[in-house]
Amino acid sequence: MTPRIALVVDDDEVFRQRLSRALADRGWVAHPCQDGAEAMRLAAEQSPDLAVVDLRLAGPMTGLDIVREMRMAAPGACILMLTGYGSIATALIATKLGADHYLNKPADADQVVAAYERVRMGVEPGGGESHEKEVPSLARVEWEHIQRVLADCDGNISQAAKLLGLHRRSLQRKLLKYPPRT
Amino acid sequence: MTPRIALVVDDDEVFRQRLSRALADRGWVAHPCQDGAEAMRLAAEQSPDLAVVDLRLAGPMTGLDIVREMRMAAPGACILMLTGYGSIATALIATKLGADHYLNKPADADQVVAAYERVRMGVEPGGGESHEKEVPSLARVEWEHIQRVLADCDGNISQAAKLLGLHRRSLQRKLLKYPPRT
DNA sequence: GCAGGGTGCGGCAAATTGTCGCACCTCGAA
DNA sequence: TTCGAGGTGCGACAATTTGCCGCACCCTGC
Repeated sequence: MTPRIALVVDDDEVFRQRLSRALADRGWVAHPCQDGAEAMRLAAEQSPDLAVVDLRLAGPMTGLDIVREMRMAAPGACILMLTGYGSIATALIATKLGADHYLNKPADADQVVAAYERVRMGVEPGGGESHEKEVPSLARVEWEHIQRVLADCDGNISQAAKLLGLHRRSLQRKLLKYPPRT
Repeated sequence: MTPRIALVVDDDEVFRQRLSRALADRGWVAHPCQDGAEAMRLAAEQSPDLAVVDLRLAGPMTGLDIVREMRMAAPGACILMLTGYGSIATALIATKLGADHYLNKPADADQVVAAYERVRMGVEPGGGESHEKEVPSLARVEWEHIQRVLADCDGNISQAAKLLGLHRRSLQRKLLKYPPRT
């Protein structure tokens, strides 16, 4: 079959390239896009099957803007929204604007592809998981939040500590301690 | 004006009564419902303006089932989905089935009313506010998670502490300390 | 009446934080 | 090239916060 086409819209150079390459490794034709304009142009040209859009983008268009227009430009595409912090409000808005699904930022290609497959299959993600039995431990929740914020600050520990409301030294120590942990 | 009518669907007796009373205090006519059947019956009879539905319900119908049918039975109602743990996947499914908004379980009447107002005002997709600047502090994330788990354990401190992975005494102390905080 | 669970709380040693300070590094502006 | 403004590790120490008993109740069901 002809390879499927994907658009990766993210202003983070590293992430964009990494995800694009990972998709390529999985047989996709991946087009990295840096901003809204480029994304819309490619969307019109390529008729992609999938579009991965970061919510927070530098430039005139936000991820939500792109989702909205992408829905027009490439009606058949599966649009995946992507951002940090499990912001439910954002996810809701995104889907109302036409995104098919939503992923948290530290998302790898497998998750993206999995989400794509699910959307294509028309499977409501986790339909049966109504019995949420697992309760993440406090430590786990803390760790994940730290990771998100840290990623959001591009690894800037000082800034992250400030945002998290704890001392830089403490953040350093937490980072030294947890990494090996599960 | 005539009071607005609300349906509170939750199998947790305590929560259901509490929220119903709180809504009543705010001038609503609140009907507590224990299960799907009762909810659907009341929905047909009362034409509620608002329905607050817990996702996890005992009985044959899940919250998602109720949302779906409620949308039919009371097309004009504002449907708020409600559950513990900010499960984005669940929230997305709920909105696809017709829920207007989603709230995390330890939700008080003010939040419910606020959500109702917002939905009625059509505040949602209003493009502009892409903000996403706020980063919840570590303490806040911790606190919210504790509240969710605790609610999930029906206030059982010992059990909650075990699930959270910390000592019962520590949980007690945290609870004694934070409450006043916002 | 008693065993089993749960809840407060006192106390203490052990672990974690909050703070300072200091020695680099790196990157723009001067 | 030199400076100065941030950033990053890390050592040291006091201030807090945990982890961990123990004990005194309370309910609840057998």
